[in-house]
Amino acid sequence: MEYKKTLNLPKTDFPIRANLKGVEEEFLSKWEKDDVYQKMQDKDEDKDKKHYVLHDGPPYPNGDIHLGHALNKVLKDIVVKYKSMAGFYSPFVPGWDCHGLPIETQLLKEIGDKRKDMGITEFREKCKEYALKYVDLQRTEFKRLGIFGEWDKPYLTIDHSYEARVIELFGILAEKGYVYRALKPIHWCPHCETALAEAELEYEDAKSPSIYVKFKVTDPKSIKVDKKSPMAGYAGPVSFVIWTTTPWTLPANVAIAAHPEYEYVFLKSGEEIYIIAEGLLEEFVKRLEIKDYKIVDKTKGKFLEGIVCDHPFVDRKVNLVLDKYVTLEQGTGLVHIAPGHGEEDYKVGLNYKLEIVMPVDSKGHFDNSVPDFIKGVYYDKSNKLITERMKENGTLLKLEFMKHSYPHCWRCKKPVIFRATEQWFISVDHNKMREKALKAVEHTKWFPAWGENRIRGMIDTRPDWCVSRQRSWGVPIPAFYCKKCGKPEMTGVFNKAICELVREQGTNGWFEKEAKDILPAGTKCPKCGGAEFKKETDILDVWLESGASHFAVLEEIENLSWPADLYLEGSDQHRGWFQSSLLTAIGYKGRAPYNAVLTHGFTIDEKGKKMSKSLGNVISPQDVVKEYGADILRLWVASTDFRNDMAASKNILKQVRDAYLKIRNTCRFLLSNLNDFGIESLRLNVAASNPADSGNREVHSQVSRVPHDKLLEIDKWILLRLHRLIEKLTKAYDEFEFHIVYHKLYDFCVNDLSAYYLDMSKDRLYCGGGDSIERRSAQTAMSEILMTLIRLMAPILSFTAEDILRYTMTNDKCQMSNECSVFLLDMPKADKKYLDAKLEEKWEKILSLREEVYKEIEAKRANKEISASLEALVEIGTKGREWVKDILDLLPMVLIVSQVELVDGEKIMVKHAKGQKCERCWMWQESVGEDKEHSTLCLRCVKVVGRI
RNA sequence: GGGCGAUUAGCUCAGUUGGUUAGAGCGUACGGCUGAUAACCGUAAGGUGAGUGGUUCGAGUCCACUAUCGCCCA
Repeated sequence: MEYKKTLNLPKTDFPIRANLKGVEEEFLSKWEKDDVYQKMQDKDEDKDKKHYVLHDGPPYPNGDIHLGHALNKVLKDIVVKYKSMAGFYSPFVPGWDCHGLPIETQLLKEIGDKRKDMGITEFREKCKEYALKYVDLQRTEFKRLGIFGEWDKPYLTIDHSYEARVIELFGILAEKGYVYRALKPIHWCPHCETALAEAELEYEDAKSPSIYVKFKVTDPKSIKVDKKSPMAGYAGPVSFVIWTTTPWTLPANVAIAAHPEYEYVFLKSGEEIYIIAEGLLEEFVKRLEIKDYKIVDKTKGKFLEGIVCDHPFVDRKVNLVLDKYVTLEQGTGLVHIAPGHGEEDYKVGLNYKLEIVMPVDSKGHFDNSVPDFIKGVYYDKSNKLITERMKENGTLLKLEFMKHSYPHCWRCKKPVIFRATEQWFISVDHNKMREKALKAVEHTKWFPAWGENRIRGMIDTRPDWCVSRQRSWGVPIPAFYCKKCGKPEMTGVFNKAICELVREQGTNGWFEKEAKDILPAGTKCPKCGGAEFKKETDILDVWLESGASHFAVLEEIENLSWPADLYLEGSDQHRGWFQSSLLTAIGYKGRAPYNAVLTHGFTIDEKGKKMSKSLGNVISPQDVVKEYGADILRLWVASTDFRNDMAASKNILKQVRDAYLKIRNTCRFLLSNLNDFGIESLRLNVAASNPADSGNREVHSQVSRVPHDKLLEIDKWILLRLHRLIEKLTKAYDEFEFHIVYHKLYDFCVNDLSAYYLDMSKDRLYCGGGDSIERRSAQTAMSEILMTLIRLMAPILSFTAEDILRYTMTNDKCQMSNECSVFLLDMPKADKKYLDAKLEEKWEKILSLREEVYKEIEAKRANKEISASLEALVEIGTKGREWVKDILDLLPMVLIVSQVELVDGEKIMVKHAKGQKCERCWMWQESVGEDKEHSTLCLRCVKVVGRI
């Protein structure tokens, strides 16, 4: 019992169980108080640091952050911290996308009917309040995760300066000719006379007429058929038959669409021939009660293209077009196309450059462009008139009524219509924007690589960008209409006037002021000289706003730069922000606003299902922080390969927590064995890897550190492993493979350290004597390992790394030194002189020998011949492994056994060790008892004790 | 329905340009230690590589199709 006091057992105050919640809160306020983020940025300022700008994609401030937000910002934080510690100037300015429908609809949910009594300015003020409230909340939540950034001066898309830049950019794009106006169908409530967003529609059952209508082929001979076909040369009446539930859209019909791959039949009934899809033949004859018919021929849809028909009641020729979106769900497989009244119709119209006929006014009444019998009639009333007219002229084949789901206005609850209105567009083909964008995509580095393919495909086929919205909460489309000639003006003096106004008063100024109060006195229309103007009332698509962030933020904020080095968002942003940013930047400067783009997957549960409230599988970051701490959440982010979707569940988090504890405990063990090693010795490890400021060399002689060439071989070996780790992690960090960082770091702790090195080193650490070379050598290696590990883990396990660093220092030191934060240290660099390949190979053999020996030891344990490995004597047959003769001295330590003997043959045998158990070191030795004074000790321990 | 992507042990991940019996850790089972102790060490079990077909002397790796899941679009 006495002898235990002569040991150097591990000692530390660093708790074995993490109280992460408390520790994290402590460091959050310390980081804030010491402004560690800023110090990290300012570090080594004099040394021409390279910049690395990660530009933050702004989330909507409309609720608590969810796991996806947390994941995204943690990934960014890992990048920023790593780059900073690796010597880059890497500022992070977080942003929020404060305008837009998500804010508006969330707010409308809260205030409900009160909206009706509000003016636009009051409503906009409420939106702003709402957005700012959640900016605050989300900021608090992000900061709680330990994310570094300029939280006091984030960019908000509602900042006056930001809004002004958006307007300026729109002006530039208009100046360059990208902006134009055209008709496009949108959801429209004729009762409220307003446009509606998808989120403002309520789907309810409604009764509609269901009609089959003939479109007579003008010239049946134009139908391409085989010469032998009965249809060849046929001159009788031939008609395409369409089906619709909205007869009132027929006046706007300009085409019929067929699917290029479907089979269409020529159905002869009486003297008439009808063309319909083969797949719907049965349904068709049943509905129309056609008993007697014959299929005279059939053909693929693609051979029907271009056939001209007569409109059933308008004097208009109608073309047959092809469209893959035609289905065989119901109807005839032939779809009547009115580009002014449907999204799909509109797209087909774009392909075939069809005219957008739009005879319905904002109140839902037909204008004068339609046949007399429906002029001025309300659209819903026209259904009857139209069907009656078609019945009269024989084009109506069938009229029924049916119930189906139909969109209704969420405010007045009345049915809505699709109606083409004037919208603003950015042309993606003007000035070769698309081509340039595709080139830019090629010159951008995409992580993962398939991102390039994905976005290219999207840009390749995307239509022009509709940038107008009929909403209130956003940046106005900065255009004035001349009251005389009606032409819109948006460049030059017009744009400048709005920019100045908005920079000063924000976009509210626009909504509050008249055109004449915004424009300089005497402004004239450049086209007709008119002097009176009225303002555009539409606002800009929010994607244009956030897509302008490179222009409004990167170019504007002094410490940032254009283009960004990296954009990092979820893979949904290939269609969203990556693309909107790219297009505005191409229009503005002709190149991408980023050098590289990294995407991550989405959060899913253990079974691979997406997280949703209804499935009950949602993991909230707030709960994870509360239960485990932010570092566990951060470690989860790093542990999962983010190129795929990322699974999170209670079990997975528990596993991450266990891994965390293993890393933590390994560091704790290192700490606890360094309690008498001295701070200076520890600090030298950091200095040593930064030759430029290695500083105070004379400290060397005063401390316990052992020079590298005097280290024990096993210590050289573990440092070799450590530097291999540095090599691997540096590569992994540089390639954004954080899951590799996690696995390798963890692996190093579990295998190299815990299972091998630390276990093997216990004897010399505890029993070897306080100042012995064996012990100091181990401590030298262990101190370098510890100081290296905390720097390697800091970008991920930020709080824990900082906590460990604190335990390596006394309070005095921590207050004095500006190195008291791990984020002010440099990332370790792999030192080639440590990487001795021969040593590496040798120890690989040693460790596999160890494995063989342990199998034998386990066998003896099963037989109850031995219990602790120190009770073992290992006989190693040298046949086939002559090399062990050279390392006999090392083997007891490596195997953690008391005795090793080399024998002939190839077998490994384990026997009970000879002699007696030393009371001090617990090894079995024949020398125990030889010393009279210390009769229960082995001679090694006698020597050590004698020195004390 | 279309585009892009994913699928290796219960879980998180490795597997070089196709080349022996597919690796690691966790978890599990069993055992050891009690001087890292709400810790530490060891041994073991566990995989028809999502499925089917093809190319090849040889496929987890290349190709096609199918299934499931995710993102985007309709």
